[in-house]
Amino acid sequence: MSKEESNELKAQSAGKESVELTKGKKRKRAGPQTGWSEKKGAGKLTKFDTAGKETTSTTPKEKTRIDGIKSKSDAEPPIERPEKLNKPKKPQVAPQATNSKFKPAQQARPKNKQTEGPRYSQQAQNVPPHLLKKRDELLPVRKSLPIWPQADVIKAALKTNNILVLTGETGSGKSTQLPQFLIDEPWCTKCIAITQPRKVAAISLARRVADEMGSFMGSQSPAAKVGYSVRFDNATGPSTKVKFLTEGMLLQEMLRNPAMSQYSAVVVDEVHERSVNVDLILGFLRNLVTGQESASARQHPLKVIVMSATADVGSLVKFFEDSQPSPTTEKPPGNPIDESTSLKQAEVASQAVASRISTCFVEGRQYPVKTVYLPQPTQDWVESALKIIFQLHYKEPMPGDILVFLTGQDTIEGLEKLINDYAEGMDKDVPKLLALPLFAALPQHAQQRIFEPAPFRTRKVILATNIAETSVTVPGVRFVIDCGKSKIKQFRNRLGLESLLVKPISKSAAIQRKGRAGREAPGQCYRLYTEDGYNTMDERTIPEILRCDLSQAILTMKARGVDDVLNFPFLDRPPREALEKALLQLLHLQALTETGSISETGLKISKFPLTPTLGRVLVEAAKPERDCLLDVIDIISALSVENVFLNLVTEERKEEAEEARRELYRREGDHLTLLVTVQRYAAEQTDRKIWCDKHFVSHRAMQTVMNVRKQLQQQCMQQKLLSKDDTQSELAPSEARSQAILACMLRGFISNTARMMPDGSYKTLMGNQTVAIHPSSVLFGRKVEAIVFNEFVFTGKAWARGVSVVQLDWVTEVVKAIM
DNA sequence: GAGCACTGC
Repeated sequence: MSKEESNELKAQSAGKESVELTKGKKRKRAGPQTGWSEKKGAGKLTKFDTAGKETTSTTPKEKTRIDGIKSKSDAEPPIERPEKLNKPKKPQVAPQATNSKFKPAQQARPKNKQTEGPRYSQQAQNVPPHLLKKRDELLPVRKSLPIWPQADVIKAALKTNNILVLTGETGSGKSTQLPQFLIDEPWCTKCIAITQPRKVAAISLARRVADEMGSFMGSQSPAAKVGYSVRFDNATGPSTKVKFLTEGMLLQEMLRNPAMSQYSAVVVDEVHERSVNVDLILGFLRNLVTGQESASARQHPLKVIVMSATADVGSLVKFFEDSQPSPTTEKPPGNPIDESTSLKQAEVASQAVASRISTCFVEGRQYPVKTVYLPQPTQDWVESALKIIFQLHYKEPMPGDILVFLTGQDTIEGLEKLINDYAEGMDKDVPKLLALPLFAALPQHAQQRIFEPAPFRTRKVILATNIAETSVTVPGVRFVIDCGKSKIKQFRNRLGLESLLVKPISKSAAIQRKGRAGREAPGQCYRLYTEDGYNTMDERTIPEILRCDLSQAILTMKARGVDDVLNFPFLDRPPREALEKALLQLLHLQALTETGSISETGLKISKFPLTPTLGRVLVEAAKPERDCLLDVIDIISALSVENVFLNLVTEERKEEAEEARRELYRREGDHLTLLVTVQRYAAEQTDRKIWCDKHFVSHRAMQTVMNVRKQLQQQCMQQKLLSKDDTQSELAPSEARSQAILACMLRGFISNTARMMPDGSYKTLMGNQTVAIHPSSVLFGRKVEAIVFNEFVFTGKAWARGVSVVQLDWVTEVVKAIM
């Protein structure tokens, strides 16, 4: 085993997160061998550092070209911006800054400030020595990060401007260092929020920053300065100054506290991944900083830092700039706008003028990766991948694992089998090959295998979906094989149907995949397409907001007081048709009134971590005439996890499972079946794991179900839909109650209903689409009058999943009522 | 008698 390998292993076993998280890097850059990688979380940076030290000869000349802050206006660098344009300043020393650290430092900036230790060192009075020791050990690592020398420039920029767009390639250290740069700034009297697209990233970053600051984490101590907040896990305390949180969490907070008065700064990280949530957050923040929304009585204006790995700074800057007076056309005070507006608006305007935008670029660290294209395009990339795997295996010295990007479980399992077959015929003196599948549906313990060391003289071949593009970092990879395709979910407005299609990836995704080969050493990337093929790819992956059902996003906007959603500041504006479709759906759900404003019901729905349809079902179940809320919570909890029932492979096991689950199945359909399953699981007092094994139910899924259930019950109590006196029934529901439950489902899923045609097929009531009951349903093959279903998916054929029997006259009744 | 990329509240 090489030094690097053993370091990697040490890091893996020492780090608490065995899955290393990275940022998605979608970058517009077709240039020569560059890629991006970033170490995050405890263990990873250490590993990088160790590896770097021990392999300095092989490390490429540190690419530390760093562009400093660039002001939008060359003639007027941000640092020299006249103070008068800013909001009236509070005294330089913040109220709680009784500590000496605040005093002179902000005024006079010594030239070589970055060589000093962190200023918060004086604060560490009640901190145990081991934390301080760790902090001091980590300081040199921090100082070696490309972003470190930029600290003063960044601080100066944010002193003058309220918005900073920071593009940092991976490995620059931006996610960990930026909050530490800002924490002692005079304007930073409250907390700094840093958003992440994934939970694991939020948690591991928080751990890392706590270590670097010599602080406790979250709830460990009331003195903890660093914390995180993700669903089901809130680790923040009264002194938390740096808080990592998932995008969804920040969005929830934005609904509860629209002015964001608990924060001095919001850092939006990984913006290039462009989740729907990020798009909403950016829109809300833009409204907030430009004073279009209620201008709050803040001490200091909210600082917004947008961080991205992409090069398209331009669109981000333009996004924030558009609403602001441009620097060149700035009007002197007393201009017509100011005169005709109220005093408050004038204040807002002056704040807007001050909210100019700084930009900053920090280069990352990455080893070079050689790209090899196919000379001719191919249809059969499984075959091509197989050939290249064995070529590499014979030709390239060990160590060096191979990562193959494929589209899904089926192709992965197919290639896995082929590799194993061919590997059997290899010469005895050739090292062995170990094929390891990696996709999200794989059980956790099977996923863990990619982190385990390969046996002696064995090369790992990891066959992965795009889970390995951003969410999981596979150690030891020197070779990447990229099929150039991925499955993409697309929402079709006209049909209200989503489909999962195999499509070519974008250039930025291809670059991202390639970068996976250059994280630990120089690498190679084999693209199973031609160079022309690459050139015809889209530059960027289409943002999620342009290809998903918008009803939840729009309800969130309405709940935050955005009345005119058609004119919401979208980074990418969805087509009008998609917006209108979503508005109509919300109207059908009675989440909106006829005039388009949010209703009482809509407000309730928006507070639940559910789609509007499921939220509507929940609200319906709380009505006295329905009176089945606890049952419906159980069902919805089960619907919000992937698969409660294990997917069996062999015929034999399938039959075994059918038999074992028979006592759970209900003839009314999948919803009542799920209810019984949750009830039985919850009632199991001895060993739930054994119960799951016995019934071929996923224990992991059921644990999540129980978490969701608890959360929904709590939220229902907060919203007064449920009282403490309501008791959970442990008995399967009566006939009458079953009917009530299905009536509630129907209220939310009225557009997902179908009736049987004379030929035995099903057609939807709204849209007249043919659908078939999915084979995973307990109703598969049954012929009933009418059905209600949760999902309408197209995979070769239109399928209804999550299906229950309903009476046709109920359906027509509800349809009539809302149309 | 079919199949399901990936997040997240």
